[in-house]
Amino acid sequence: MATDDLMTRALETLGDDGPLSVEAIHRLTDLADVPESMMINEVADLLDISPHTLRYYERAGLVEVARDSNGHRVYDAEAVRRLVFLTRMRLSGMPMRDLQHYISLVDAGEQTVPERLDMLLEHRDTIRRRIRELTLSLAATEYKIATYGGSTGPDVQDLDTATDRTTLPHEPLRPALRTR
Amino acid sequence: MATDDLMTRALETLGDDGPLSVEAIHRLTDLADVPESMMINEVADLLDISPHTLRYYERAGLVEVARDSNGHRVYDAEAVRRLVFLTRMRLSGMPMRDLQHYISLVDAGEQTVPERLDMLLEHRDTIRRRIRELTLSLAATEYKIATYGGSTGPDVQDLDTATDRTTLPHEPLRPALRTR
DNA sequence: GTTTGCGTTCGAGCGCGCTCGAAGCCATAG
DNA sequence: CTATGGCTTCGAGCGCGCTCGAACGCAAAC
Repeated sequence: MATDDLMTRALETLGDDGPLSVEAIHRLTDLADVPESMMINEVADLLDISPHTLRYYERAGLVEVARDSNGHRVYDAEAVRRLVFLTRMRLSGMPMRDLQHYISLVDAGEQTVPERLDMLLEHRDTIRRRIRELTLSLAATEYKIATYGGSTGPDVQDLDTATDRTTLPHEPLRPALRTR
Repeated sequence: MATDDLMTRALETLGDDGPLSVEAIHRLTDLADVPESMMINEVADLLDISPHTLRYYERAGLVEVARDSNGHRVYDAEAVRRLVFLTRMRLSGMPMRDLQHYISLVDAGEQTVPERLDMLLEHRDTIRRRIRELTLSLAATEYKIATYGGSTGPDVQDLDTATDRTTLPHEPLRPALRTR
């Protein structure tokens, strides 16, 4: 099953840290057990977004949702799968307008696949760029934590302002652990 | 020199890809050559933000900037270093209000160091979480690109909507290269 | 039959982080 | 002596992505 491969890769990539990855992998992999149809609150719980946002996405033209006899929304499996995709793209920073364009391509048929692929490739590069930025910021932040936590010197100002050059000379060397 | 260590770590972490990391490392390491004083456009160029934004940060209380005889802003080395820090924190997603709080702590003196440290630790965790999210989204996007680009099957719907289940059965297997 | 509760539509409002425009000052260039 | 250009202050506006409130409908519980 393909999702197994993906989950494996994701787990390898991420390590075993934290509840968020578990939750996210859940969302990545649990597409198999999407029910026939769901009501708005179930979908909201599944995707961890508000019913308001789901209605907003529908208004924005990202997904069509049927109604039951009471006028209540009934999300079929296709709609849910699309929303999983949309939610993931939103989470990774793709703007609403791009999503709208992408969906319009999807609805336009197979001949738009090349353009969709282009969008995905571009988005992939955007994510990579963002990860690199964040990795850099993480390194800088960890460095600053390390200097704050223990052996500091004149180098501290390299990563901070001058007035922030706190040396804490009498505190014991406190390495940067404390995962919160 | 401590920045050398940092640069080394950053380079190791990131690999050699792309102009952005070079540019960013430049900003990480080039704190040594900060001039005595700079005018607003020089600082804006250095940090790759607009003069508007620099004035905005000053209005927000994040940094104090002196004026010359013409009333023009003169950024001393300390202000520039602080702005480097602030810009990096903004880039990694720290909200303005947190930055304002952090700066108020800095200005309050050394006894606020523990709280500053707490903020940094929390921010570090936020960055890590975000990186994990993005890594997951990246894997999903790459998987989708792979299925779009070549051998597809019923599994495609695992990562997409049902109407988007484009199989392209007659196209040659086109692996996901094209780095754009 | 009324109340409770959860859904509906629609448009307005909000929080964030800029971004811009107007009006004015000053200095150097032509 | 103008004119040009770049800075200043101030407040207003904007783009994004929600988020909310008002007014209403239906249905099961009491």
